[in-house]
Amino acid sequence: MASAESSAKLGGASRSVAQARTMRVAMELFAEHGVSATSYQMIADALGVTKAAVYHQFKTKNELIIAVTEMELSKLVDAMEEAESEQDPERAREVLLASVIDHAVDHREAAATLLFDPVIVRALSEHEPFQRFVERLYGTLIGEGATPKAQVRLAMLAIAIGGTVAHPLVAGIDTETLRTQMLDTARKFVDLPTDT
Amino acid sequence: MASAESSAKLGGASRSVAQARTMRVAMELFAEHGVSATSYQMIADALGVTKAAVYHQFKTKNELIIAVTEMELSKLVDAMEEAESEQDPERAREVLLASVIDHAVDHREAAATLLFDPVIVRALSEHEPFQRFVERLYGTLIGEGATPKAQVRLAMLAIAIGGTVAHPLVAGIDTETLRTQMLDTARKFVDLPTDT
DNA sequence: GTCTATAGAATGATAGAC
DNA sequence: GTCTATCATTCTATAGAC
Repeated sequence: MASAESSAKLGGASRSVAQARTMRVAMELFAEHGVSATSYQMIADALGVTKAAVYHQFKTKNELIIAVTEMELSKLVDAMEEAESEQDPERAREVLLASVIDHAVDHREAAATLLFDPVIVRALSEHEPFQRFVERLYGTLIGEGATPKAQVRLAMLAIAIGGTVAHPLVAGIDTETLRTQMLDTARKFVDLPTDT
Repeated sequence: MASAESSAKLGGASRSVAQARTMRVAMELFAEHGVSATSYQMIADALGVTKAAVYHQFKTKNELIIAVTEMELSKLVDAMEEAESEQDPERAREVLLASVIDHAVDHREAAATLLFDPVIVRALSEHEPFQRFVERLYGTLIGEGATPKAQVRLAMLAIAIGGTVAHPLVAGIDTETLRTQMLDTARKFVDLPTDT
């Protein structure tokens, strides 16, 4: 299975059904309240079990946070590898950009949490497999010239994709319109031709 | 004083010196750890006083959060009014955009917290004066045509400005370069001429 | 894998002295 | 404006039974 392989590459262990369900519910609560405002009790309540049952699946909160982050990042692993196999760097950027936007739009709630929650941001910068993955991702999107100008553009792009999908202004906009408009606007950032 | 007037327009009360110091310290901790991960104890420790002293200044945590948010938003009030007094809407967008980016770059830590922290986001959407202000701000930036396309663009712009300044990728980039590059890239969003 | 029960620390918040 | 002291509640985490 692709996602199992992907997980392995981020250092993730294989998960039981109960664990997977816990991770999904935890991610929803993280997105709504923020990571540190989400307690084991809240997760247990949402699952309909007791705190102790959740602790049986993830021994510490940090372990749970790593698992959830890894689950979300692994959704991009396949897209990354597909892009990296392209010969033309510009084509690689194009493929990856479209995938990243697809994922962001399809998981509107999760995207902003992954990018902005202080706890997740810390985990991302301290957990080595995550660091390497994010570097690969940015490397493909930014291409060769890592000038300050390109870096600022990439930062704006990453943030704009992840944050926009959760923004109140677009809450009423349907998925397809959002996807199309974001892709078009985002292409400007990476110097790809646009429709406008 | 301009900032006192501005505060008043957002519904803010006048603050004592001790209160102002508490708000500044609180904002720093909010930015580092997130709002809900920041306790009165942490704020008291950073100030070198006891919890009770902080409670004397702000009776509840919610009151403190509102005060801090109001303090940050009020920094944009003058810029908003200056922009609104412009005859030409395009010129108004131009002036406001430059001010917003200036403020974001000058308060790198605060910007992302204001836009993304779940607790602040909730406060922003539930506290009426904040709602009205944000609507005015977006209204000036978006101009007349509030089409889905324009809305997506505006959301991406708002997010990109607020989030970029705090992004790890630009941590090593000096303020002036960041300001210049962001402004240039951001102008594309609002259909203003760019240098590129 | 789930439960009850509990330990120990930290939380938001208050009362009253100085 | 700051302090000590305290309250009820919640938190992360563990032990042991089913």
